[in-house]
Amino acid sequence: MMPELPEVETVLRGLKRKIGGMPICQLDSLYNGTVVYDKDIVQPVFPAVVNKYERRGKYIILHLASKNALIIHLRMTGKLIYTEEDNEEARHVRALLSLTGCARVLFNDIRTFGKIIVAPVSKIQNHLPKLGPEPLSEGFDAHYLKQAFLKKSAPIKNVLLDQSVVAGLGNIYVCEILYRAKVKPETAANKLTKSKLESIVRRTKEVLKEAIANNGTSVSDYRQVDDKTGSFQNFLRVYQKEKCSLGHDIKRIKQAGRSSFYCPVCQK
DNA sequence: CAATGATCCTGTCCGC
DNA sequence: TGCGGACAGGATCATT
Repeated sequence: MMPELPEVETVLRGLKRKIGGMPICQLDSLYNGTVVYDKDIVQPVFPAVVNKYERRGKYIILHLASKNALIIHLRMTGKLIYTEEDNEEARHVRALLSLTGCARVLFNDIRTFGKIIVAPVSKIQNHLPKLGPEPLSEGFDAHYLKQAFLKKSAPIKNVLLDQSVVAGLGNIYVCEILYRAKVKPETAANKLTKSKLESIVRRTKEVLKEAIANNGTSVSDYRQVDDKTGSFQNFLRVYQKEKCSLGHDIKRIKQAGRSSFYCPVCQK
């Protein structure tokens, strides 16, 4: 399924390992709209080495030595695949980053929602939406959630998917977090007790760390930079499951247009 | 400001 | 076998 924080983090680490300090020589757009240029880009953009590899929420930000940055969002089906072969499957390649020799990074994206924005480093913020804290940072704690949820009467499931509340969570991990925290996804965010908030914080960090350690979750499209799947799908407890670990039937409901999986017995 | 719904897009799967 | 429709869903924009 779609890349969320652990998948984006895995891709970022893969890019860092494969590209490292190798110059990026060219960026080609093969699909109208995939590559977007800020009007103030610093010329020349390429060739340029990457001098900082950064992730913010689900965004990958490559800071180039040319004082520009590549802001990449994979959305649902985007993949960044490193290759040195000439005959890679090219059907859904929407953009191409050329490195040295035959080395390239293919931006493969079936549903074409992904984007690569080229903008001056000084204007990165103009191209990012309002993003909440990083869930793995110290600032993401029960105290933060308490105040962030004050006026949020929407279901906790929907609120945790809101990137301006916390950056990087998507449908799969929110389902898993709420299951581990034993919180029913329909509960109004501002009705949660302090102890439930603490549990959500602890489980969020736990699930994300485990998923990163397993190179992310490959339910369908997601792949690492070397085109291999992640392995956290083997550890999912409720997402697309029939039974929870205690043998209860998992219930599937629609919230904000997305499927929520939860255990009506374990999650209150 | 909060919340909801439509939109974008294509591959896959299901029912008839 | 084939076709239409539902579904997958992150982020953005419009609407209430």
